[in-house]
Amino acid sequence: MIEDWTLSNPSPRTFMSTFLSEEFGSRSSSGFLAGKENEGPAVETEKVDKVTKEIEGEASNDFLSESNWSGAHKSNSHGGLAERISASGFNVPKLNTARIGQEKMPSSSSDVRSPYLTIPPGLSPTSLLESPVFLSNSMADSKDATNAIMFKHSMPDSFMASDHALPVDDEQDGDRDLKGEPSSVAVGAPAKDGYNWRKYGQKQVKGSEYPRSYYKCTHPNCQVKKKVERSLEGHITEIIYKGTHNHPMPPPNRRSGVLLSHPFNDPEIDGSGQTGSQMNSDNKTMWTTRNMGNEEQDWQGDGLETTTSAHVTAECCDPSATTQQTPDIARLSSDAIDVSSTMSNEEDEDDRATHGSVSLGCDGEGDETESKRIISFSCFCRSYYKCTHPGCNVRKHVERAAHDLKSVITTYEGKHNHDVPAARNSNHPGSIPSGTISNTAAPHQPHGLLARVESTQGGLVRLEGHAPFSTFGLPGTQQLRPATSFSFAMSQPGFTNLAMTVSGPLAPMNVSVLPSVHSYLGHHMPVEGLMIPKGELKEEPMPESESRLPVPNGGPIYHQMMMNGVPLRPQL
DNA sequence: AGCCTTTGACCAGCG
DNA sequence: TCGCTGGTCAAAGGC
Ligand SMILES: [Zn+2]
Repeated sequence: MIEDWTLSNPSPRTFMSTFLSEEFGSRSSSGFLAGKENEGPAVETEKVDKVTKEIEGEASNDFLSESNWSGAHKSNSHGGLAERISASGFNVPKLNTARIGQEKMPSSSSDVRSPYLTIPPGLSPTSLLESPVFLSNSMADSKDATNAIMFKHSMPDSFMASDHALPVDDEQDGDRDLKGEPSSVAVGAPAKDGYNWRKYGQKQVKGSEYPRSYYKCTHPNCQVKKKVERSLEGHITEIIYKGTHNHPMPPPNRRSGVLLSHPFNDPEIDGSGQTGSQMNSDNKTMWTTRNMGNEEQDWQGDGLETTTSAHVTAECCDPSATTQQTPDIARLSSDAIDVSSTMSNEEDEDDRATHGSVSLGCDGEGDETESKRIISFSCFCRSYYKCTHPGCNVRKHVERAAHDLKSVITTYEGKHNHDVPAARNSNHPGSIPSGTISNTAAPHQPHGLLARVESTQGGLVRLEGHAPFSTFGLPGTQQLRPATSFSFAMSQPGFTNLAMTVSGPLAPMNVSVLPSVHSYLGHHMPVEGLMIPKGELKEEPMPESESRLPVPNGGPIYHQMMMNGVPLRPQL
């Protein structure tokens, strides 16, 4: 949907890379959690079977720390995690991610599910494309596991790579990523979350479909551990972090395979880096799951690097409840918290402060039903746009990706009931079919859209009126990037396909998308075959089965992430 | 040589 | 005490 609001200058790279770039590991708190009530569009992901986050011990984690979460309140989600946490005394949060794609979501669930698909700010496109899993709000409520929808895609790293990308860590994953063999990657490869991990054990846990791998941080004197469950396909179904790193994220040295720039690179993003997890002063161990990446694939190409996205859904439970909860329950609980991004340790304080908004779905009561909620995390202001076409109620909002200032997440709500207006920009004459989102580098103006940008934070840009995204460039942001545009198509049930277009020096990519909707509907069939030649936009046919996506509020929502240096800030 | 993964064995907690 | 389960150890092997 180029529609009126085609955005300009989305740099392809940023697009994907940034999305996920804010890793949990290194950066904390950008996570987003979608709550039942989350008004904002919820992102749905597929592929992540489940993610569990357990935090045991004190709540002193950065992850939960005010700085990290503070942003959340302001952001999109109401009843942010922070609030809930504070309210419930979130000392020992336990988060579980719902499984994605394995089970159908109860359509009948009484919970109010957001029809929207939300992409966590912290998530980079990569995650989405690569095999990231998106959790849908809908998921949040269902107790059955598997609320989450997975979004699986495979793309060249370049696709996801970000401009500012730090050294790519391809050492471990990179190679295989380059080769484009996700499956191989998945198995046994520790996720790159910016930290170095050594696998010290693997065991098939009862009640778990997949073997659980045990990792320890290789840093001397660091006791952080994590447990990762991966599907055969290499998708991470569950990640549990224990402890907090007592050291900064290691430099991205190839050997370590750490990718600083993109914590998400690895499916197993370490939350540790995340400000979120911290060592408890009392030495209590704390398990924290930061992100779920689905795919462990890292993509590289053209010197671009991408990482898999990680999507985290967590279930927050009362600390006490947490410990008491049975494993099964934890897993099954569909309410999840999505922690999409975390700031890298290296990040400046500002970022942290601004990022993170987290809403916990759980009330901390320990009650399954109560505790589960998906939280949407949004730390930045949003710009809201409305289609100016008479009678058309389609809206969209754009917000910066928490992990990367350069990245923008655009969410579409509703479907245009009219043809695409003549492109104002000659650059893309009719090149973009309706139903697709174009993020081409060519400067587009949001035709017919009224843009309103507000920032809740000092120093943020506040704008109103028609304005192309390009106008929002942040200082220091790389708006002028290699002319790459990214096109991504996501088919939504009942909606036109969502497409992202990437143009530029990117290699053709094959994207398979499993909208969370699928899982929502009980369809887990991935949509594949999205080949996006460089700069070529394709629209993927929407599976018929998906056409039934319940859209309570009316229109479907398209979520688009763009990596274009838009300095948007979170807005409520 | 160093680091990591694999994998069977061992240990601890719990009912 | 026994059995089950989850977590960890450590030897072996690979890169
Ligand atoms: Zn560590």
